[in-house]
Amino acid sequence: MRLSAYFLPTLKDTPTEAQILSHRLMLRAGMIRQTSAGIYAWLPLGHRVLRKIEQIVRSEQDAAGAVELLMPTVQSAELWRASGRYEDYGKEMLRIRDRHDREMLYGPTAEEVITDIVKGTLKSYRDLPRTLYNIQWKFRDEIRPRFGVMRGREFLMKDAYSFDLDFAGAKRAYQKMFLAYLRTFARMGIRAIPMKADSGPIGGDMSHEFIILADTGESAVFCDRRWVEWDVLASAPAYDQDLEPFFADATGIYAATEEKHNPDTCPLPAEQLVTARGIEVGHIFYFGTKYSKPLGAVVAGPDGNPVTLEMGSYGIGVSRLVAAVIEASHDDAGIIWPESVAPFKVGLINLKSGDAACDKVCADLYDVLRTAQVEVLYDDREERPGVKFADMDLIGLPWQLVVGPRGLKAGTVELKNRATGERLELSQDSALERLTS
RNA sequence: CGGGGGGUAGCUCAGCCUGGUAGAGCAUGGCGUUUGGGACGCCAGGGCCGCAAGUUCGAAUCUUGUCCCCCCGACCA
Repeated sequence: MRLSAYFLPTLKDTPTEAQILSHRLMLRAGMIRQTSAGIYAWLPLGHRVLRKIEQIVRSEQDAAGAVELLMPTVQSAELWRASGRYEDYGKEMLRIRDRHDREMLYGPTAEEVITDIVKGTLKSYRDLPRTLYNIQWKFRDEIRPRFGVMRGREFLMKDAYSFDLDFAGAKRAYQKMFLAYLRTFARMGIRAIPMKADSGPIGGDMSHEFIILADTGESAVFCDRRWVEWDVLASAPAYDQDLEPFFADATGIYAATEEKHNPDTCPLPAEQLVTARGIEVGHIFYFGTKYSKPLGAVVAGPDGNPVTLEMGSYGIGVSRLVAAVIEASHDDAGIIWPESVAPFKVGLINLKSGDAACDKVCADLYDVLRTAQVEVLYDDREERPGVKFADMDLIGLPWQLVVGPRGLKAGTVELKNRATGERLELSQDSALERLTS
């Protein structure tokens, strides 16, 4: 993409409404624009990151055997009356009336809808187990939205729902998602720690929050130092293996949110305890027959008798993750994207647009990179070098390929690693080789 | 929802107390000088001072109402 033809409204000043770092950086990097309190438009750069994160979530859900579908944002109040949550959910639910004065709502979650879909379709124990998921916009009318997309009212969420015949099956489904979550977050370059959690208004009794450590996190968390050092992907089993030992190991390492942590009964010696702040990026629940029972979701069991489905639900805050990754990865100059979620892999900087030699070399590099399927943002604007460097650092692409008259005289281009700051003077070919290998 | 702060140019803000021709910096357009880490000079464009009513000869400024935004608290993927 040529920057001169892109839409990247970066800001030099920090808009006053933004308080936390990720919000400021997202606004300054031209990723989002607020349209109402807690509601945001995703500008091209932010949209690319959102899609990258969504795709990682999707591919790991698929790998774990979950099946994707897409449910509506607007739901009928009728279903929620049946589960008893229409009243329980209170003012956090955005209620709408259609032209016939029917009561509708903008879905804050989808347990009712999915259960209703499934109940006429999963008929026999032979149809189980099943885990279905969708990635869809949700709306919760928070009393006070804040922190940008970290705590918006409208947010993109992956929500999965498991259906099993019995507790043993439900537990296995739960463990699969537990593993899928650890893998998903690790693939985004962040470390999410599963912590025992309250089940909240959604209900249930087996529940973990996945929390990433960041200085600007919303709540205090406490965990065993081992969590910070553990390479999850190295020790993780495959999804079709027995997950019980891994699950037992992982849940055996201490980790607790502020509400669950008691300094007096904490089993860890002080030097082993990490005290930090955390951001919740995922939450998994087992809740048994809470929705299947009132909504009548039953299948025929092996003996022919009806069995009420055992369910769990599993959420990941996709849009929140964009901000969470930034909270976990930035410096004074701006964002530092992990390569897996970066909007582009390479920023190609032409230090002297209009200079024949610079233009030619940049055009060549740009073509080669694109042909090699490397995502590249080419800053071909007629701006001063300082502006280009500052913008590129701000938007945080993992690699900067800098082409200027000084280097070309010596036959080199400069390759800068955004994360480490390391700069290498290389020939065009060896720079390309590093970026395309 | 309780408590606090705020809406003036695209962005950051001054002006309001004490009513009298609407300002600065940055950004934008033009010209010139610059050109490896957010350049400099000159010129130009850009505003229903959130909206409505009131007080007044006269309102960005005072009064009332209303909408919106931000912060603190309870609530949360």
